[in-house]
Amino acid sequence: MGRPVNHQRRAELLDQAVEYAIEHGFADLSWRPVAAALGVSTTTLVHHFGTKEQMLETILGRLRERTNAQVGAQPSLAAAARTAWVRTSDPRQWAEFRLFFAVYGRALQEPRLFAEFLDRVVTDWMNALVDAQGPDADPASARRRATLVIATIRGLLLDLLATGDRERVQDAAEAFLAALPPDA
Amino acid sequence: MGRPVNHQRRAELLDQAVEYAIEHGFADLSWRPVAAALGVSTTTLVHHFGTKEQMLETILGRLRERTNAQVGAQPSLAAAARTAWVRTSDPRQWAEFRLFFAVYGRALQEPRLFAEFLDRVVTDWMNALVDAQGPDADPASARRRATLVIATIRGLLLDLLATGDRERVQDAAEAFLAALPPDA
DNA sequence: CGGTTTATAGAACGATCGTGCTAGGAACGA
DNA sequence: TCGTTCCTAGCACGATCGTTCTATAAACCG
Repeated sequence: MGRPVNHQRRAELLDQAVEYAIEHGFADLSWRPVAAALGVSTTTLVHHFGTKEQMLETILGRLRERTNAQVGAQPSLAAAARTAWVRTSDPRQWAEFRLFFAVYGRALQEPRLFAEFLDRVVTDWMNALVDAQGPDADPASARRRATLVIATIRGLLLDLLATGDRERVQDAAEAFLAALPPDA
Repeated sequence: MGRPVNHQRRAELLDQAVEYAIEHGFADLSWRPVAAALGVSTTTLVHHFGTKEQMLETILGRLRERTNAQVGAQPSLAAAARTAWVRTSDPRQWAEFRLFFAVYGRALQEPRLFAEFLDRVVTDWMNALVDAQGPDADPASARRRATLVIATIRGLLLDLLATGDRERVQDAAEAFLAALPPDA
């Protein structure tokens, strides 16, 4: 059993596992391929993470930390939207977006793990983006605005990542961003 | 080999397979569970569909027909958006939406089949929704509007289906629909 | 030094996967 | 009636999956 674990070694393996997930997605995230990519045996992974579901949960937690760090640093709702879109101009950063959207696909069939993750992440977004709209904004309408902006950007990004066709969404995305109140 | 097939029998099995996919998603869509649910043997499915990937492709084709029939019947862009949202008030219809969004998740890791499907479906949407905006509209801006409305609705629906929390998106969705030009 | 704890690895078990091989009936034209 | 074509089924193969059992080094502490 994988009871006693050194947390430092575990953190090392976790970082490498997250990188593997970003590159390969959740589809082939089984013990053996991950272990081979990390240069360890499956037993080592089991020892440090326990169950495959626990490893998934741990990876998702790490992913949430990353996302929160990026969203929380945005000074305004419009800035957050622009940042997300601009980041897609570098195809090397697509992998991380891709992994994130893969969670949405999984949440449709494994709610207890992936939908729970989304629940937390979207709540985090909401809080950060409502705060970014300033303390004088009406909370209800601020939430409504944030929800709509998130949904629109998410829809555009999803189309872009799923089809790989940037041309299709570029005009619409720029029109949407240009129409956003710059400081809201 | 599954070469010669009676197309009527094949169509029967296909309809049942599509229903199974709507209920269970693509995750457990392997020969044996489908065959068991349909009351036939795996050999029968192989005989009629050839390869598992070919069965998936056939199911996706059927799904595209369904979607086109619904979108193509919409008189306007705003009506299409409203129809999609209203349909989510009945949780029994969530399964079909769910299956559709599962395609987006799969497209991130299996482009040759699922992304190709999305490419066609979104193009179909675009044509139908640009037509629905009337012949006097500027084609470029009509495309831009359709892309944005599709993206926003898709983002809202995805949030709703992935988290199951209708309350979170309801206000934003209704605000968005109310702000849409009614006849555009 | 000896003993306990931790990290790592190899092997194997049962389950499920896609697929191929073999073969039994049913329908139907010659 | 015989032969061909089509539908259906059972079985087995190799591969991969998550997990468990067993064993070997290394580190740490008395």
